[in-house]
Amino acid sequence: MIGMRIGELAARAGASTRQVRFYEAKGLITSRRGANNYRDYSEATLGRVQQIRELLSAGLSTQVIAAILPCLESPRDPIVFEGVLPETTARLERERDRLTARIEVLTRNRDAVAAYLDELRRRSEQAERSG
Amino acid sequence: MIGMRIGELAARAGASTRQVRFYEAKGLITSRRGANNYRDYSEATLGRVQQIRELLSAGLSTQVIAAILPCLESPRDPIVFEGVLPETTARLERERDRLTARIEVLTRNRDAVAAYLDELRRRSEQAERSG
DNA sequence: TCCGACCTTGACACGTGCGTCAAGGTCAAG
DNA sequence: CTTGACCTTGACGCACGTGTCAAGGTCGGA
Repeated sequence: MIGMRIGELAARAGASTRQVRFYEAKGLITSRRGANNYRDYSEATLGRVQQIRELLSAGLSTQVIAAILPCLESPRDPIVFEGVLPETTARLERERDRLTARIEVLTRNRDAVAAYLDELRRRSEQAERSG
Repeated sequence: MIGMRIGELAARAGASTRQVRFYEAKGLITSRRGANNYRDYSEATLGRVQQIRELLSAGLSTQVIAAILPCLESPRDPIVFEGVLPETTARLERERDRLTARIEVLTRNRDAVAAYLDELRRRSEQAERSG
């Protein structure tokens, strides 16, 4: 029933203990405490930390992550479908739409950068042929 | 030949003058100065500010934006294709790939949120039919 | 001429996602 | 029993993107 301590969790997730404590303080993960007062994390928490780090590096805030984390599969506890409040659903729909808008902006600009690089390559190849 | 001052630029771009000065301090936009020492912005700067704000709200940093901004079309000065340094090209390729990775992460998680919401809706409709 | 609206730079403050160090508790190995 | 590796909380600091306020210069209109 005992899981892992914060050092092992952080190491396996490729994070620092500071980051793990920060995620816990923000309510993104939870821990049990033994008689030690040491934090005890379940195995599923490892996947959550990895997912949190992925989303953070994708530019999302911990608040947004906290909103959407409960409905992301990953290796974790079964997803809850019962007793979901209408406001929770509304919040999720807003976040979904905000994610879609963000994806659209990033895709459009990524494509512009890619097109620029393609044009650069085309010109350098043409210069090589004619020069 | 005179363009607009910072107040007009900010208002038309839906930004604060503080933000505009910050973008200029970061080298994302430039201005000429009159005898006033007042900033004088070209019309094209408006489009750039709008693009900067779009990219910032999509989660990119000003450093990344500074890297990719020169090759985004938008209403602005003609794109430069000549004399591009190899290190600039390499940097752009890295940023393009990082954007692609970010898009992939966001899309995967957006889809998971959408699937969860779809499942919620399916269950509520089923409950309505059977109840 | 004076007021009000605009501009200037500079500085302080905040929230976020951390790094880092301090001061102390726990625990197994020697 | 001591050492050292781990844990605890707390605090200070930093970079970023902004808000906000201060103290002053510039200007056009009453």
